[in-house]
Amino acid sequence: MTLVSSFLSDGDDCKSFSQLLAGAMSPAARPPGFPQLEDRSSGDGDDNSDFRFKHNRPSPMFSVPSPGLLDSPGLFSPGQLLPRLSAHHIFDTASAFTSDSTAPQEMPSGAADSGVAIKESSDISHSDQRSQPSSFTVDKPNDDGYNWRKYGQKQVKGSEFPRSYYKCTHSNCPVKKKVERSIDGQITEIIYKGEHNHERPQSKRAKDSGNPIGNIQANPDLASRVHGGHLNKSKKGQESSQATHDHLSGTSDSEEVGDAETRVDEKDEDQPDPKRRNTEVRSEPASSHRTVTEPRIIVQTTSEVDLLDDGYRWRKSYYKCTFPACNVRKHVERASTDPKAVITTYEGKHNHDVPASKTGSHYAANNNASSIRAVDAGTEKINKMDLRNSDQQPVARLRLKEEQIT
DNA sequence: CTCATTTGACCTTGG
DNA sequence: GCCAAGGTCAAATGA
Repeated sequence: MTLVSSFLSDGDDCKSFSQLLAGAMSPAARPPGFPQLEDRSSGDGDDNSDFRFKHNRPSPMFSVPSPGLLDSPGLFSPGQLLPRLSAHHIFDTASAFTSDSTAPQEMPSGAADSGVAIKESSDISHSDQRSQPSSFTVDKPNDDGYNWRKYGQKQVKGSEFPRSYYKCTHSNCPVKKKVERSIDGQITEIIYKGEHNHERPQSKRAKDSGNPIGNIQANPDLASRVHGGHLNKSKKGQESSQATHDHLSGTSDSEEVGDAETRVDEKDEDQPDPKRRNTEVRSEPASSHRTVTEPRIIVQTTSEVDLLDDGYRWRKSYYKCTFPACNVRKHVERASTDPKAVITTYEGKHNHDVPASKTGSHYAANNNASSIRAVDAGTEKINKMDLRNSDQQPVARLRLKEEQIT
């Protein structure tokens, strides 16, 4: 919440995505191979401009990491509300790639280490056109710091845009990426796959040392917030877009993100492309229905640790008390600094008794915000409890540490 | 001439 | 095994 508010109140309507990312993702936090955002000036042949978006809105938008990020085995025992993505992780980056015309919207090629895909908002690009001439129509992947060679292009069923295939030109580097562009040249999706077995080309500018993913990850709430509240302006795919937003938006409450994420993923599972290979995960039914206003990052990796170890902490999910009229919510997130650390945040106060069926279980402890206890049951230990109750929004925080992860 | 891109054919994968 | 779709190859093309 604070994070969101800080962003929103920061008046950073002109803050570039790169900047945001840079700020959010420190080199140390970035997993090995995570490329940094760079200034387009040193484009490596990829679409430098494609990611250069500018947003007038004060809200940087990105949407976030799917629950999969935190979905490590045994990590979140409570409920298992989130669909497992196992090796695939989705980062719904909404318009995070929005932001500033001076900064290039760069690919988290770093994510490429494990595979990442990003979808960007065309409307964002449109808004950028004012300050950014049509340079983004170049049919190259965005500049993510690595050098790519295009080896194929194909019209993918279900997508209104052609998909281009690129390989990292570095010798023996197995990394590939797929890029989908709208007819006007705007990237609608980028999927990284594989891990670079080399350093990013030195020639690439290190201007922005941040990583999109890192930034995105660092601001999930913000991302979702914007995503849900301000991105419905694409020219096409409005219907599906709406569908997605219906899930993502809900309220202006940034905390909805967790829920949104979950539902997005569920949606994804509910409406998979029958022909799609299971090597990818998307947050939407089909590209043809998807609105380009929803940039996203799709991570394909064999190691969840890589994603988790990005220096940031991620909220796995958002839970809401199902009792009628009860507004209590809780959020479960994981501290990146310690993969075993889990932070559960309770919000609100139950206006009812513990359901009989739950009495006696660990849920019973959640009778109200002030009696949080063993929420996630299991082996975690309460490390710190910080109860804050204000008139407007009672908040209770419970920090759980040393959760057993197996 | 060199190198990157284009593009149709071929291969792989999964239902 | 067949078919459809995604992915890759490689000759053609262009800068």
